[in-house]
Amino acid sequence: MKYTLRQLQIFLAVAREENISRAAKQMHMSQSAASEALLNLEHSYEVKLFDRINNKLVLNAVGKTLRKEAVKVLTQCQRFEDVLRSHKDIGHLRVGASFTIGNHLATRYLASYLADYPDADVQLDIANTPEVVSKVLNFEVDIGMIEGDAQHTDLELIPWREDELVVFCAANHPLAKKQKLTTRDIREAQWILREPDSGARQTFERALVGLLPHINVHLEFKHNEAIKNAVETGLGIGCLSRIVLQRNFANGDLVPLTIPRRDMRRTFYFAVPRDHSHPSSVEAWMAVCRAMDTTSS
Amino acid sequence: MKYTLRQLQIFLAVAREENISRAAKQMHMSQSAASEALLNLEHSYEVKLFDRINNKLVLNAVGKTLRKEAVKVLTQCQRFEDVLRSHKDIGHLRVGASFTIGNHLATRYLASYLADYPDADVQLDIANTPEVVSKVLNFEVDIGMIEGDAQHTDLELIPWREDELVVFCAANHPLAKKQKLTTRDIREAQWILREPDSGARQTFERALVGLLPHINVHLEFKHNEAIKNAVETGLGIGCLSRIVLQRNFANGDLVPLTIPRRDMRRTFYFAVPRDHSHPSSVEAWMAVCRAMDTTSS
DNA sequence: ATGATACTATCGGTATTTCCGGTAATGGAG
DNA sequence: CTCCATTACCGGAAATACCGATAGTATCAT
Repeated sequence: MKYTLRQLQIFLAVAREENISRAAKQMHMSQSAASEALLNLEHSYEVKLFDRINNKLVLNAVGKTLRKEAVKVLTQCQRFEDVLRSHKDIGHLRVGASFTIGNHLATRYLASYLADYPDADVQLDIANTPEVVSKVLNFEVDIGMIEGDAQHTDLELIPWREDELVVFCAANHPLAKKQKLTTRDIREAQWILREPDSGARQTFERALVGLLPHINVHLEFKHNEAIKNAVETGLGIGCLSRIVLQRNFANGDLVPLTIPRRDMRRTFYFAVPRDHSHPSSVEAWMAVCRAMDTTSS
Repeated sequence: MKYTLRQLQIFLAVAREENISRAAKQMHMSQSAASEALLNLEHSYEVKLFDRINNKLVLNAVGKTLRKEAVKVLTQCQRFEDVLRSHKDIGHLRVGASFTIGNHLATRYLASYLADYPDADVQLDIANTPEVVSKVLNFEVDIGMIEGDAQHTDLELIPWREDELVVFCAANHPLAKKQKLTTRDIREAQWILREPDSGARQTFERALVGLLPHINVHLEFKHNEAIKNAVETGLGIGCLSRIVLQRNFANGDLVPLTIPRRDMRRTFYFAVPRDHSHPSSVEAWMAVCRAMDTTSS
């Protein structure tokens, strides 16, 4: 046994990204360390796993078969750790969630889950969607909760509930009185949106396909709260998930706007590593989420 | 992933031996290092794997379930390494063999195997039976070839060929003229035997059960050649496998003696880790061994 | 062409981990 | 009680992982 679990993790990350630098970032280490680890693995068995072609690392035949085995190894290792952990802190769980879901939904699920497992040690890790995805793939969290499609070979997406984006403006905004927005309104508006990596932004762009080149993106923020505040002060109009805006619509400080014939619906997903039998705490978490969504609707 | 493959190996070794010092020897490390590694594993998950009772470490409930998972992990790791290695040196194989088998049989198998795989890198590791067993269990060799029964939970024994011990003396020894040895002969003889750990010695003792307390063990050696030389110079009579003595009987410098109603037969076994799919080279090796034994008989 | 950028591999130095020898504490066995 | 075997602990040494800087190279836009 001439290799390390960490080497395997690095190998898989590099295989996924086809890029050592990105893989190193995911693994929270320097590029040089990742490079050395990978080269050590290759050298100690005197075998090449990647074809280095044009500054890109693409798995060769050996690497492809090795990748499958490595996934099996790490999956088994994860099981081992689950068993180990399950004997100490029952209900232990690390949840990764996107900003929207994490701040507005996950907190409620968390309360319900903790009611079932009072001694559980649950960590809620809120980041943007790509970060959550990479944390799931690197076994840094047990389950991710994301919107939008994050297609990845090693990722299994489990649909979980529907959501809808809403375009909105401040109560005293000129558009607030209109029932429906026209194409012209959309083009002339000053848009305040989430950053391009976010799920909300991607859904928005999908819904407004065709109009995109004419959209005037006035401001971009990473956090929903910043967008709401900017819109509220009249800097422009925004587009966010309804669950973020519900309270503001009730208060009347923000006003929903409708856009005809544009589908703003999207699906929330659980994200778990593929071919990986989830620890029981993950199953319990998903059950709690589904239970709350059905009872509250 | 807060643990190391090495920690798992150490954990399994300790679980097998119920003794850190012996486990440490098997792993070729100091007792203190093994102790620390085990404690690290326990502390980092805040869980006890063993009940320390009377200087003995016996697996507790948690440890027992963990042990199964750890075996699965290391088995999978072994598969990974097999795949890795199989792409470099085809036919690569590490064979562990007891002294008798290694020196007199394995060399011939080796020649035949190398004829099939000219580029193969085969390592033949000759040691006494317990050492071979521990090397198999610690994945230091891919397959062991041993005589006698080495019962071990994690060891799978595959019967492979029959053998027979023969009592013998020098051509000019007083007993050389007798057809059969009487009980009295056996008691009065000066025996020159292998060390108690050896398979030959254990078969000998099993065959002579009842007479054992009266056996006069004059000399003990670790190697068959030393015994043959000692017997040849008239120091006493010996008992070794027929395969070791064939040439000497043909030359006439040593003479076989028969003991009525004592069963000196035994079985040779392949020894591999249980629940472990063997690499193809192991299958090939066993096939070669069986082929030679059937054609030569 | 020519920089500018992005990427990998390598090197020297540092930090961390692993391991070892020595040793104290403990519990039989004689 | 003394001897022996065993585990756990400690300080230092050896090995290893990691980092920052940098050289070398390909890509891309100008």
